[in-house]
Amino acid sequence: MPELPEVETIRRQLEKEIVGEEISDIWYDRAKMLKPSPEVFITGVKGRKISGVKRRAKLLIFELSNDSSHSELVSESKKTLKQVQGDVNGTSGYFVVHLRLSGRLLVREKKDLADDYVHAIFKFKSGRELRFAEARLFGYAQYLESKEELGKILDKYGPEPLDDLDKETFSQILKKTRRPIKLVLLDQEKISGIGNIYASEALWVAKTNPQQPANSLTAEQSERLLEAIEQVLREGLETGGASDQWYRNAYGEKGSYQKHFKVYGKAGEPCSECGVAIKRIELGGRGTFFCPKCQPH
DNA sequence: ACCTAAACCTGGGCGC
DNA sequence: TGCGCCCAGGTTTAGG
Repeated sequence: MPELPEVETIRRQLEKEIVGEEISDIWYDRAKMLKPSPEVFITGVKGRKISGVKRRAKLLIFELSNDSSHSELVSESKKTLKQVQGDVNGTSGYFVVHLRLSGRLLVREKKDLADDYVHAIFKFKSGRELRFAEARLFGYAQYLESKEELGKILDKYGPEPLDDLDKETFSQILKKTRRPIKLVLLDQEKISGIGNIYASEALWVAKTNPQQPANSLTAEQSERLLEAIEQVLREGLETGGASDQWYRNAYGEKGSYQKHFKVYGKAGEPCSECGVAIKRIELGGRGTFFCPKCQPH
């Protein structure tokens, strides 16, 4: 489900709602969802405050800080160690969350009704909680004790299409491979944050065939495609993301970008531009939708 | 470097 | 109702 616009929508809401909250307890019933292990995760996170919520690619990054009640719980030697490892701004540890295909992060009050598919709950001292729901159990939360450990994970990702990616960089990336353009858009090491929906939609806007070898795009095509990517991601953000099936924001609400789909999931339906039936093919094992007339090979 | 298939899992939709 | 099948927003790994 969640690609850049969906993850960023959740990030903005979490930043507003839970920065400053202190994690007093963690409940879970799926050990695999807390990495490297529930024990390490809980030891690292419990008693700390959330000092920031960031995003890189489709990953949410929760920054943790120590506070007095946590310090009382640990030994003097351990406290000193933590202080040495902490950043200048007091950050000491992180956890990242990947929602994969069906993950949800929901901000709730303890007394609120139960949500479906919840497998972990971060309980805050204030009485509020962050519920991690996952229908397919692919998503995870991972504790990272230092900036270096976090860096090892983040360094693998390619540039952010709405921040880091200028047309020269983009065209250089495309020139390096003759793989189908859609697979390059999906490759997180090349460009981060684009998934199956926005790749299909951007290619339709740019009138480019998903199978075209990346290194065969003209300068004009490459420029048009980057603009299309920025356009569909911004539109996704403005409409609160795409709730094709599982996606909900941090308040449990659907987004509405699915109402703007031009090709995704529309096999057999007429293209809004030319009326020709949208086609579905497989590329890299993923469903791929395009208009054979507007996006000729 | 590239490709494919399978794996990780559950659940919704559809045809019969 | 129920069963079998296909499909699903992501990523990793094994094997060719």
